[in-house]
Amino acid sequence: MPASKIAVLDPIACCAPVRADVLDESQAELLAGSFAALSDPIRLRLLSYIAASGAEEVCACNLVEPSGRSQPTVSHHMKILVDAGLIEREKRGLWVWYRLVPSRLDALRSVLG
Amino acid sequence: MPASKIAVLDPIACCAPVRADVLDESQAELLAGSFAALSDPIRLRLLSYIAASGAEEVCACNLVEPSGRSQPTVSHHMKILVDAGLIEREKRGLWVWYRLVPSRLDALRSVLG
DNA sequence: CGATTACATCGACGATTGTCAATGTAGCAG
DNA sequence: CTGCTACATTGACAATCGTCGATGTAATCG
Repeated sequence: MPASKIAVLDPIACCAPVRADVLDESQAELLAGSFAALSDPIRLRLLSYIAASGAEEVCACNLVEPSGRSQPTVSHHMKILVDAGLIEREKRGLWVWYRLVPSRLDALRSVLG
Repeated sequence: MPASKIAVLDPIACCAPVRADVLDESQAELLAGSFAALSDPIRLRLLSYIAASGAEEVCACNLVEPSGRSQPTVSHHMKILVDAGLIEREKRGLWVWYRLVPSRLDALRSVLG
């Protein structure tokens, strides 16, 4: 919108172009990836299940049945959460244990404030 | 995992099934939708642009150029943000103005805590 | 060793997503 | 009315996503 137009169309004027500190592309890409990990209801419920468990660790074998999805599907979703850094994975013996990463969740939360 | 197996495999035991208050499906669906709106870098930058503008409203005409996307694409993304309740839309004359909805952002933030 | 268990990876499928050019629509100017 | 402007909608496309059955892998048991 050219400046001449702004003057003409006042007082319902638009468009003094906004000066701002906007997220740069790489920051936005990173954050969007984190939020994408939270953008599936199954993943939210898996996270919630761990958070609400009271324990600091939850065994993968306890995540399949309440999620109502197949074992490969749950494994897939957990990998997405781990790759996003929201959850840590540790294998002990035959079992795999998952823990929240509170610092990562805090970081996301602070972005929304 | 049957209980008999747990006993056998101790002390690296797994699987006392976790008791928890987990997000129910409809809550998870709703939240996932909100996070999905934040899962695209362009949308994060659009939001950030409004937040960082200093003004409480930003004209749509100021969002196209800095986003580096076409006008229809920006319109599409803004609609997604509005539908998610993160942004409010108001048309005045030829122009459309967007405002953040802080209460909605607060709600999302509180979910991560 | 072979059998079993817990989980990951692969391959395929339909569904959703981001994108833009083309077109539609509503409001303003003359 | 006619033309112009700001934005929305449509239609098409490639790309990504969620899902599951089948299969692979690593660790334990006997």
